[in-house]
Amino acid sequence: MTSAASRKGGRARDERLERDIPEATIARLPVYLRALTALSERDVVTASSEELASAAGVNSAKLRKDLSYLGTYGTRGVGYDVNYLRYQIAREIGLTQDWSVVIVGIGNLGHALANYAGFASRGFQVAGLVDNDPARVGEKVGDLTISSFDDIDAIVSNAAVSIGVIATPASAAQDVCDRLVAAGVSSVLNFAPAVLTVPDYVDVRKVDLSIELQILAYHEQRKANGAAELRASLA
Amino acid sequence: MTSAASRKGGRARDERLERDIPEATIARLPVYLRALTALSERDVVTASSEELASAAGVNSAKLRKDLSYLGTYGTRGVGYDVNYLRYQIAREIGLTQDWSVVIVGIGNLGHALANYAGFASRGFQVAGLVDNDPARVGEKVGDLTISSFDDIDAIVSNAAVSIGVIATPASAAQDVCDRLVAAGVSSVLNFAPAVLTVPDYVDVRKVDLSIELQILAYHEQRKANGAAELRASLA
DNA sequence: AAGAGTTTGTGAACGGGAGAACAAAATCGC
DNA sequence: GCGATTTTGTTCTCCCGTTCACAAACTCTT
Ligand SMILES: NC(=O)c1ccc[n+]([C@@H]2O[C@H](COP(=O)([O-])OP(=O)(O)OC[C@H]3O[C@@H](n4cnc5c(N)ncnc54)[C@H](O)[C@@H]3O)[C@@H](O)[C@H]2O)c1
Ligand SMILES: NC(=O)c1ccc[n+]([C@@H]2O[C@H](COP(=O)([O-])OP(=O)(O)OC[C@H]3O[C@@H](n4cnc5c(N)ncnc54)[C@H](O)[C@@H]3O)[C@@H](O)[C@H]2O)c1
Repeated sequence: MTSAASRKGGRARDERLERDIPEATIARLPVYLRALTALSERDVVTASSEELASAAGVNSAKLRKDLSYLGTYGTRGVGYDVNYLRYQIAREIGLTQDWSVVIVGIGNLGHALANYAGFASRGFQVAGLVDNDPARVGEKVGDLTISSFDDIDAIVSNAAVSIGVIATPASAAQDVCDRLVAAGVSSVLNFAPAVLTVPDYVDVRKVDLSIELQILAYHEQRKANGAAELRASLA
Repeated sequence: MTSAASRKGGRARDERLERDIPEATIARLPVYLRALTALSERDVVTASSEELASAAGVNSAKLRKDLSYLGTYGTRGVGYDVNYLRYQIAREIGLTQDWSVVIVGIGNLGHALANYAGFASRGFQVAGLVDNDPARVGEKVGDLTISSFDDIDAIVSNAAVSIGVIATPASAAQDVCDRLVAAGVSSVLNFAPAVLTVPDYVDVRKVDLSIELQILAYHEQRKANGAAELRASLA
């Protein structure tokens, strides 16, 4: 009873759709993609798992195992064809199509995000900027104009937005999230320091500067304590 | 042979310094801290692991196990004293002292970070803003003035900066990182989409918007495929 | 054509973290 | 004072992810 044999439906499908790619692997694929793009720009044609792994900052065994979930795209004794692998990873992640995003909360951070060129270059189109401050509505940011929060349903359905970015204060985050979900968004990237509750089918990822700093602080403290202990033991 | 008995040195130390707190736990402590602060502001005196866990968005068993690494700060049948636990977590993370940070690269993102109030409120002091663009040096951002990149050594040593934030383009990130480390920084928070190489004693954490979006895109694609398959099987 | 040299793909061992479950410890009611 | 109730702290089991190690598969040289 292999997983291929027990596939539901019985519809013939020899494509590699028997996917159960581990979440940890998914999170690394974009890193590999970036490394491949850099190699491609330097006109490198093939790369070994060792070279790729070093460019991506991971162990080569891990990289090979990660890639093996996608298929057997390498050639033993040779390595991986840079452009071919790049295309396969992009396709797997879903970057062969464009994705529309809407940014909610155009304050300090929202402005930076709206001006960020790295969005479009990776296939993410900013389809709308939304803020509930009447003083902000109408303001131009780059090519876009800030819309009222009430326009969110129209923006989401017109542009087929599936990803919402929340850059409002934490106190507004859950409300904004609910409205986004009601409008049809099914993925949320949250910059506000708040825990969001969403229906099962909605994915949420958070970016939390404050948590990152606190983790660094913890390790700094440990290093400092270790150094202090060392000094004490030498005294 | 308990871990307490085998502690190195033999120096009596009944404080709970037998720490080997799992990294996954460390990453959640700031979330608990935030939940506790919110409860404290609502004058809640005690909270059960169930209540805390729900506020933090985790499983209560996981929360209890996490807290047990710090010590036995709860009371069976009652719960946790909010303020007491808050202090203990803050102490464990190292937030009872202030930390100085320097931000390098004051462009779109750097400006947002420099203006961010959430820094100081959690005990992180921005000790300096640095940019290598001569046109930017001297510009005021909030209370601070942008310094030249050459001043970095002075800033780091004068303010005892241990944490550096990199918000430059990816192409400059490794150079900037090297300079930060040379100046004495031992923790780095990197916003640039680049893999950084550092000595062992330096901690690096990265915040990568593009990766987060790509992970969301992958799941969006899967959801879309699943829906398509469902429609096909019904047809 | 065959042997030497490379490098992939994967089986297997290992380690760490998640969650269920429960005994221990505290409070409360009477 | 004691049983009922609540809730913690911890043990145990399971699962996921990492890493090692090596056979299989490919190229290159002679
Ligand atoms: N600025 C940073 O560098 C930074 C860093 C990390 C995290 N954050 C977090 O990102 C979020 C935004 O930070 P910021 O500095 O840009 O804050 P900000 O106050 O500058 O901007 C918030 C914006 O959200 C808008 N807003 C408020 N409620 C809204 C609602 N219900 N609907 C739509 N828009 C609404 C406000 O009008 C404002 O324009 C905060 O949660 C903050 O904690 C910011
Ligand atoms: N803007 C965003 O919302 C956003 C989001 C995610 C990631 N990022 C990443 O953050 C980084 C900064 O983005 P940005 O939009 O602020 O870019 P930016 O071009 O607006 O700012 C970069 C700044 O870094 C300075 N700089 C360049 N080289 C330097 C050096 N060697 N030393 C010191 N300063 C130097 C430049 O003078 C400029 O002021 C980029 O790597 C970008 O990919 C930005």
